[in-house]
Amino acid sequence: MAYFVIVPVMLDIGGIFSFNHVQESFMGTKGEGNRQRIITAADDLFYRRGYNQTSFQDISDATGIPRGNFYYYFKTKDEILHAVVDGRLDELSALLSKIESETDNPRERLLMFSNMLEDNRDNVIQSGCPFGTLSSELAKDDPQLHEKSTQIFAVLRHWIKQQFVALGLTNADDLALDLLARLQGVTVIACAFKDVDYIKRSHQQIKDWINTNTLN
Amino acid sequence: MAYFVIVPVMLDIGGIFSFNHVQESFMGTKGEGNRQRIITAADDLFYRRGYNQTSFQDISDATGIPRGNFYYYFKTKDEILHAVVDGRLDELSALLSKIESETDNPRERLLMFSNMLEDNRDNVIQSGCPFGTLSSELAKDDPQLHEKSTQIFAVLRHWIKQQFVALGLTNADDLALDLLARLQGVTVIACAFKDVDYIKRSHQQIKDWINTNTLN
DNA sequence: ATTTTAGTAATACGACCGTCTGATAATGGA
DNA sequence: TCCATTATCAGACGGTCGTATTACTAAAAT
Repeated sequence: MAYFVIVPVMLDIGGIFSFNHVQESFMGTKGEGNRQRIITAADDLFYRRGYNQTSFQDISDATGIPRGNFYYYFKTKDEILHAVVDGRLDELSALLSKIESETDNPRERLLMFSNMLEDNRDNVIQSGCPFGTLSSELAKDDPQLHEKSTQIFAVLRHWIKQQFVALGLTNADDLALDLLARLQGVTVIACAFKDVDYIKRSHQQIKDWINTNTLN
Repeated sequence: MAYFVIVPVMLDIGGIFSFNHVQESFMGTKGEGNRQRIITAADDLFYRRGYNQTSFQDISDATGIPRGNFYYYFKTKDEILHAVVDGRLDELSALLSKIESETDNPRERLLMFSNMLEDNRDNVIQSGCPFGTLSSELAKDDPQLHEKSTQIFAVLRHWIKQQFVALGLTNADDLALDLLARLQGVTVIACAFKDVDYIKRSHQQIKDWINTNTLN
């Protein structure tokens, strides 16, 4: 029942993933700087206002780059989204690599990962989870865009699963989905009620859940 | 830290809520029929495509009512959203009343309520939760619209809490939020991965959770 | 020195947006 | 019958959308 086909290739050895398929014609050139500025601004706006509610004009205003120039860097708005998602994938990979470098203990890794929730709680209250809200929004748009946004969840799912696998758990994939679902549920409810305290309480519950599922 | 102020008045006695504040000038008239058709079509489109991605033209196409007529029934698009949310609140109240009429046992009530997840699983896979996705979308728009959408969660929260209260649980409100969060988390992940089986599995987990929290 | 390319700036394009208007048709009580 | 109310209709309004094209500058390559 696998719906999406494109799954990012993951190099678990060394924990280094790479999704930043920068067009080589832009490598190291001056234009690459502007391209990156567009991506950075779009990333922020897509998160805070949503993909569909962000116009080229908004990005233009945020960067100072004339709206007409965007076509030079990206043929369509879709392409900007792809670049933004690739950027988020890179950031995520860097974060996961950092976690992996700090401890070999899967339980501690999962706990560190779960801290993402509380570290970003102010943003979560305002705009929800950057991965979850994007996925939910794009589910109602073009299936291709939704598929792209789901790559982020696919990476997280795989990484979390690997931690459970390392602990010898047979239902590692189910547990990975459960952890993701818990995090998503908390963000949706906390954002809906603008309730910071609920994040704190739930984060503790999630840490407890991780501990009970990893201590054997 | 309560952020939103407007809380719907709930008449728990008899389990009958009422949010359908129909403008009396429309009561029983012919125009009320068209008004309702607009709301019904908008409700469906807001769910499947999102609020911002639904245009007056879309609603016009779906109903056959000329776009220009909408101003007669609703001054702004916001008003349509309000009417749609009120409609959903009425439907929800009817559902909860039905559950209340079928059993006095809070545990059974909560279990019946949780069936909503599986009953709508096909829609959930495609478009997510109609309450959750609306809330997440509008969190990035006007705060007033978001507040309106949150009324639905507020009703659910209150009703679920009452079931736990009836069981003598002191942390009833926390449990209510937890149940809502679980449901939301499942829908987000299931929709992201287009995974029907995950809904089935998670629904069973949720029912188990309800049982362990209500059997004393 | 000349040609090619990378990048900038400004703007035109058609389509569509939510909103609003003015005119008309139907309705029903006086 | 008259008239006010209720309802319907087509279309214009200014604005913004994503997209596309043009003309231009500057640097690099030949």
